[in-house]
Amino acid sequence: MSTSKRDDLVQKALQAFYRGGFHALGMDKLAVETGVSKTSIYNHFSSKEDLIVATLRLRDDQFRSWLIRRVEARARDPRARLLAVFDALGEWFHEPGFKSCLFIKASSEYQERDHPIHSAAAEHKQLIQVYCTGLARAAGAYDAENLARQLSLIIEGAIVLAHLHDPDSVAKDAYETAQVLIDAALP
Amino acid sequence: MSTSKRDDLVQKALQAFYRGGFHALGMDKLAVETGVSKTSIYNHFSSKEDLIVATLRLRDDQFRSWLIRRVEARARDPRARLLAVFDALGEWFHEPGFKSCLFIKASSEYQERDHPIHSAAAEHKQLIQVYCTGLARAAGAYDAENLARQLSLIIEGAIVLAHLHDPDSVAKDAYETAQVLIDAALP
DNA sequence: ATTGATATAAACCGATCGGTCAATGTTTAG
DNA sequence: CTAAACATTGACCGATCGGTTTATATCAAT
Repeated sequence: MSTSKRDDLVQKALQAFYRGGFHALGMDKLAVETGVSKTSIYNHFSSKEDLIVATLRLRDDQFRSWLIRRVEARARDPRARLLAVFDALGEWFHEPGFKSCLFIKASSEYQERDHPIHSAAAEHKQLIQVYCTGLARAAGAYDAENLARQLSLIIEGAIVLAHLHDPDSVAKDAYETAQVLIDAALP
Repeated sequence: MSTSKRDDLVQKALQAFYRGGFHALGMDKLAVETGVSKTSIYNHFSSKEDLIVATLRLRDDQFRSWLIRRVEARARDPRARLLAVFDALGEWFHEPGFKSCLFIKASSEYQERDHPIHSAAAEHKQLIQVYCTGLARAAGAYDAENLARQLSLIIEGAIVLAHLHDPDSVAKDAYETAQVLIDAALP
């Protein structure tokens, strides 16, 4: 398969950028870490920026699929599924090598709103919010969009603080905070 | 004054790093942007890392002083002061050139927990939380530390999302979310 | 007037930056 | 078997990286 080579590269670039940072990881090191020659990388992507955007698209897909799978496996009841989002977050924080969120890091390093990398990060966060809106609506929230925006605040805050403080304790705080908000937003 | 020169440099470096990012802004450009020659910079600081840590310490001081001033100016009632934190956040998001938080960006670019820059960021966020704990205690919260941790989640989430989406709308969401949490945590 | 501290510009260091190029395999399809 | 298509290595490009060095100003205190 010919597309698979490209996908392998993006997958490995994803891990490398997540570990090493975007500006901090040069293309030479990236070629070594991915096992793909620099020439081949530039055969697939016209620039480092292009490659980064591709890794963000892959990560968006992977992360949201994973989140949906975990939430659906953990709970059937709609209200419980809203809470299960925060159980899943806790699982994520627990993973070895957890170092915040690739999109938060991307938007930190590429700060201009009109930059393609910044936009890709914004789109991902928007899609996470849309998913929460669906869960909130299924749970019968008075205002599903509003609850989803509130939970988004908790999610992003939890990611940032889990990277700085104790992930377990932050996950617990996020779960309990979500509980308060969900209780207040459902009949 | 001799220390003032150094402080001027750190102040200007702060703005330059905030606009340009840490890895993305080299020392040559920094010398131009601060108006201080590279030789003088390295006379005051032994490395770029040292300078960055100094800018974070200055920013910690500046930001917390500003926050406390704004909160105290906006409200006298303890409960109202907890909410005023989020009014202040809204003011901050509104400032021209707002681009997320220097500490979140620093921890994104220097991810290792034992890195001095990462630690400085963690300390700042801890101090913000300590300030909220004091406000929560004054407001008579059942569990002041717990409420402060909850509000910290909202604060960090709001900063991240204000950088990605519409700052005004995010500030409003954060305020309203805080309201729900404060109501649930006070007698 | 002289000294010592501090500032400066500018050249310089080896390493690395993002990106290209030419030459040489290695696959794969006709 | 052959030829086009793709991957690879490794040298190469000018620019910039963090940091140093040298030599020249500036200035306050003796």
